[in-house]
Amino acid sequence: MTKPTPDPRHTLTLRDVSEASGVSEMTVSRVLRNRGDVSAPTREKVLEAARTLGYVPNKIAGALASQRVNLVGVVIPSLSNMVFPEVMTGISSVLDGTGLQPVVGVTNYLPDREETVIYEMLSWRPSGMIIAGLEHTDAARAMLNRAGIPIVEIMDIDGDPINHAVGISHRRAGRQMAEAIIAAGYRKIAFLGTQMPNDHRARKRLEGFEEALAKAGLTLVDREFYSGGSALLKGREMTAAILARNPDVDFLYYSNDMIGAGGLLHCLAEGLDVPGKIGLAGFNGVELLDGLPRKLATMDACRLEIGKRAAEIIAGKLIPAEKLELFPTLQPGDTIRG
Amino acid sequence: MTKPTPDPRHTLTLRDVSEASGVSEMTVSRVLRNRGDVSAPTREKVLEAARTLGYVPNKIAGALASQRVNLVGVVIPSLSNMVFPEVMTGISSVLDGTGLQPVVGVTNYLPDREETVIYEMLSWRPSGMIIAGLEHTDAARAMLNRAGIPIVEIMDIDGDPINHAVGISHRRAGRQMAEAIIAAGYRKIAFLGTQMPNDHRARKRLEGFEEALAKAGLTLVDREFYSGGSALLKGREMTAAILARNPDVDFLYYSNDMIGAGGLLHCLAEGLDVPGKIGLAGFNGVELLDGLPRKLATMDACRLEIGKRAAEIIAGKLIPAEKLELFPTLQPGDTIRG
DNA sequence: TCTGCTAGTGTTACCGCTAACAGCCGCCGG
DNA sequence: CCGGCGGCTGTTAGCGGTAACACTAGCAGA
Repeated sequence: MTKPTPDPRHTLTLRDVSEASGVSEMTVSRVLRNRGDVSAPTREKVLEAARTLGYVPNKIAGALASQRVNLVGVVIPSLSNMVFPEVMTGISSVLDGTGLQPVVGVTNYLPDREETVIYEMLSWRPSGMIIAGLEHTDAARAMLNRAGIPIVEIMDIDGDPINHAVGISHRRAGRQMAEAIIAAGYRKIAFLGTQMPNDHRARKRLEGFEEALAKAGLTLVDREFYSGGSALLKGREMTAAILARNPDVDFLYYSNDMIGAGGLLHCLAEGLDVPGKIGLAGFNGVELLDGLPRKLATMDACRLEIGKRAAEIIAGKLIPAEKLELFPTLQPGDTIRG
Repeated sequence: MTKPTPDPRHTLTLRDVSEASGVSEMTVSRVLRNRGDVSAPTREKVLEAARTLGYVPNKIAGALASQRVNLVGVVIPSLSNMVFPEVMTGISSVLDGTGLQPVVGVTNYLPDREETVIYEMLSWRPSGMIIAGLEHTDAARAMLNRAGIPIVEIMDIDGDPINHAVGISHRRAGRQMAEAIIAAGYRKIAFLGTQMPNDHRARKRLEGFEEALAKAGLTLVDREFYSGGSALLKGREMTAAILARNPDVDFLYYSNDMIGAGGLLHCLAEGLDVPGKIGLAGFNGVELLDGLPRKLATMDACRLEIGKRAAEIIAGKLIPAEKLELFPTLQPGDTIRG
């Protein structure tokens, strides 16, 4: 069967089911939606007819008529990140019981693309939108404002939400990590991260980090950025580069766990004394770390719970506060001396 | 701003733009869709009005009227797999130029859930569907058959497609890997994989693998399965378990790269002679492998190209053959002796 | 001058479904 | 015996757009 179905009949509509079962379209509609009173025998007849015909309702028409759409737009920067899939899991787990369905859009960290994705989604008149981050184009903010649906911005709460925000303070997260590092006695600290001007959360973490360093009279002794390629590999390479330039550096702070893991592998391969002579830390708390020879220090980003809470707000299960702050826990692992 | 927009006006429609710009709704529609002849001044007026009002078209109404929907349903088992995001990248890269938009649905490897997801998607009358795998419930197959749209089943071609299939032969992939392993002189071979009865592709690989072993008069000396948890960690644990049970095993074939990477880390930590005394191989060709201390042997699953070809078929850019087979390349890495 | 054509615009009739309301029937209490 | 009510079903009028066609003016060619 190579052709797109040599279908004899036209596409099925309520009318077809109605004729096949001998009742009005309205009654069929009621049966299929489980709404209103329909007698048991009629219900059976209709379901039988729908089943044998293989009728699939047309939600487009349904949505237009009822002015109700069971879709929730979810706008995220990337899928290859391991962090957003987990947010999605949280969202789905809550939405599953509600009849609402998530629809994902990916922006690749591009503001213009985000604007387009939001526009496209809004044009389907979803019941709500969940969007990563608080930074959007003016046009996007305007559209979201006008949409008249609940908007939940997730992951970050350092800024002004359009509607509601659920997330952690990345600035605070960076600060906390810096404080822990300083408390452990490290002094020559370097930063390794992504070259992404639009990854505002990574940026805010670094800002918070440097802020705390400054308060202790320290500054970063070096920094290194990358973009593209295997994060694990880049982590190794960047670490090698930093260590070559600064043999006396005693701590490496990575903007995410993946490059941190690469760095850790490099240090172990070089036989460096971790965490004695050199400490390392990442960010996110990804599951992958559990499998490494040594546990990288990290900070859990509350991804699952962020997804759940956001979905609960959309589903009306949560009293919506403007900002819902979650608090990540620092996991010292084996790469900060205790 | 905590309330879902205390909007003064009702939701905007074409009529609003039409009144604001002094032309008919039809002309506004033409301008906004860039269809038909509209004079430059009129076009300007309309665009200006739409922009200042902040009008977002209602695709639901548009789709109903035009009987055209620019959506392509993509049904995949999981997002946390690293393999499907790459397929998505391929799909998006092709669809981006066409006005078509992918909508993702996730099944978690559950056939019933897949059926539901397909039903939901079809009820939005998409222009095409891309679905991972060839195994579906009868009801799902029936619905897809009736839908009258192009259906592309991806990843796998060992079976009967509904419409079109784009993918690799996992059975052949398993066979090839076995042949390479045997050719390299390994004889005591064990398998480590996921406990997922519905991961048909992993199953087929194993079948092909054992088939080739049998042809050489060999059988698996041991096997180990897992489910859930950090794949990397599970890989370590399972590898430790197998090696404890069978100290003389000389090759470990993993059903995916992630557990393979865990196994590799374990072997290296134990100081085993890889690939001299023991060889390892995974499957997928994930980017992560580039960052490991040693390169795991693997087989690229052509994910990006599968996504592209599938999207091309949907977009009508590719003459649709029933089966489009792609051929993965074996990447021996450093874990099979050469 | 008239016809024919084209560019630009408006009119009409839906698309497939559902909200809202209008029947109809049988049964109850007064 | 009647009004009223609840259970069930049908009818009507859209939802907000677009296809298809109708119309108008302006201009070229006969």
